[in-house]
Amino acid sequence: MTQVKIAKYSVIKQYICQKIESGQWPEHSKVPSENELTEQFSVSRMTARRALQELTEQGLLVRSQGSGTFVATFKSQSSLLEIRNIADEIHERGHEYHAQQLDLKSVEVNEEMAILLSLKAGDKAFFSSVLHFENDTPIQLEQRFVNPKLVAEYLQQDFTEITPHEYLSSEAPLTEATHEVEAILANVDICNLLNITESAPCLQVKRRTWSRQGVVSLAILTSPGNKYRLGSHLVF
Amino acid sequence: MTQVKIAKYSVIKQYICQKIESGQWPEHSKVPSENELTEQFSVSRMTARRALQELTEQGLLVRSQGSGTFVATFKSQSSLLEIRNIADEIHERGHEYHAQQLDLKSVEVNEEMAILLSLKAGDKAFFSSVLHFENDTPIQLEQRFVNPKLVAEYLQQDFTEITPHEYLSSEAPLTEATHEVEAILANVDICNLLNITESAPCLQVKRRTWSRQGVVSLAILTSPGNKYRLGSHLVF
DNA sequence: AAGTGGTCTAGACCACTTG
DNA sequence: AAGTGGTCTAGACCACTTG
Repeated sequence: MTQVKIAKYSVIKQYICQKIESGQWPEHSKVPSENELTEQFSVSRMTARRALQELTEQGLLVRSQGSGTFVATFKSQSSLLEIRNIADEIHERGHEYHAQQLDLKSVEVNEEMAILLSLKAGDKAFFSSVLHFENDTPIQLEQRFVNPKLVAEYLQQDFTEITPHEYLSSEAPLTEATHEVEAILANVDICNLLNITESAPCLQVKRRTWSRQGVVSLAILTSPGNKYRLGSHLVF
Repeated sequence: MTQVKIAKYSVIKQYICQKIESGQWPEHSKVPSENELTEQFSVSRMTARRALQELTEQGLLVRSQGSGTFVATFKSQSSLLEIRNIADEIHERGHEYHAQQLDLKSVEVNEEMAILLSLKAGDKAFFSSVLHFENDTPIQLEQRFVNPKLVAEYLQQDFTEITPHEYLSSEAPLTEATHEVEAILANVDICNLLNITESAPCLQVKRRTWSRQGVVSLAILTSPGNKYRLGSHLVF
């Protein structure tokens, strides 16, 4: 049996993630200092520091010279610059992911949708509706129209096992995407799904994706404004 | 005159950035190894390593154990989500632009703001509040905290004549920025300024900007959700 | 075999915040 | 004054890729 070597800083990161995830270390609570971790895990300060530093970069912790390191306020964040698999993002935050498949069918596209998907009005497209959960909290409703010419077996998938993004990436690799980001009030049905009141603002991303062969899908991603945000880091 | 201490790893980062930017080190070219930088800059390997590591996280470099560190391929990443001058955007839509300057003063920064601007709590920072109009409709409230060490004459400007972004671009050219995008409900004062009801969702962008010398400003941009959206076009 | 990056140690000095 | 995080050193052993 092969023994996989786990880096020490990684063990410490997992320890801290687990404490935060389980709620033992709530938001704003102080986490052990570099010196305390050094002693507790019998590592050098540089190693303890690396664990704290990486979690800070990931947004789980906030550090302040002289006063200490604290658990950050929890808000899910995803990037505007790359298209990530939401399940991966959630796992990276040290949280549980699961999905609920609300719908998966063939629909006739209206004129607008036809244009967006490069189809003719009245053509069939595939449609999926999936609700993504972070630790049992609904975090994003994904409604997606898919070009059936490029992804013929879309309806045969189980999107509680694999995310639509993951599946599409394997079938029709992403070459291009556009985003439109808006703040909206969602309708009653969506609010109920997301477990928010009707007056709660939502962040809505409309994303069109292309692969070499053409338009693959149009996704409408709706998230509660108080639980989700988008981020980007640009270097010029 | 106070001498600002520049960290050694930061000097090395700037050196590498400059080489890439100027085209002396093109895409895929090999950059100096940790050991070479160690010698060249008379630092320990850990310090040279930190410079390479951070640039790798920023996506400028790619590392491969055993073979070396290389200049990454630029996806259109910098041009994807570029930072535009709102006055230009509005003019390009064929509309009239004007601005109202609501506030322009020096403020004491609290702890959070101090961290974000690389200042000490209690230090002074400059603050501006400007309301941007598109054809007499308020389209964005810009509240901005500015590092006074880098932009000494900020308070002497007239932001109905030049946007803060335009002015800062000329004084401290942009090298880096981060964004956080959220859907929020704004407070009464902001709703009144934006001429919307209190239940109207707003798109809020928090943008931190850097120039070579460090953090330049933190801008909080709030726009009515029904009148403003963000877009991006990614090519992979 | 020589060079690369990945991890790690046991120290050090510093600036900063807190009691 | 004691504790915190920020930077830095001069070593070490390792896994990996290359000539």
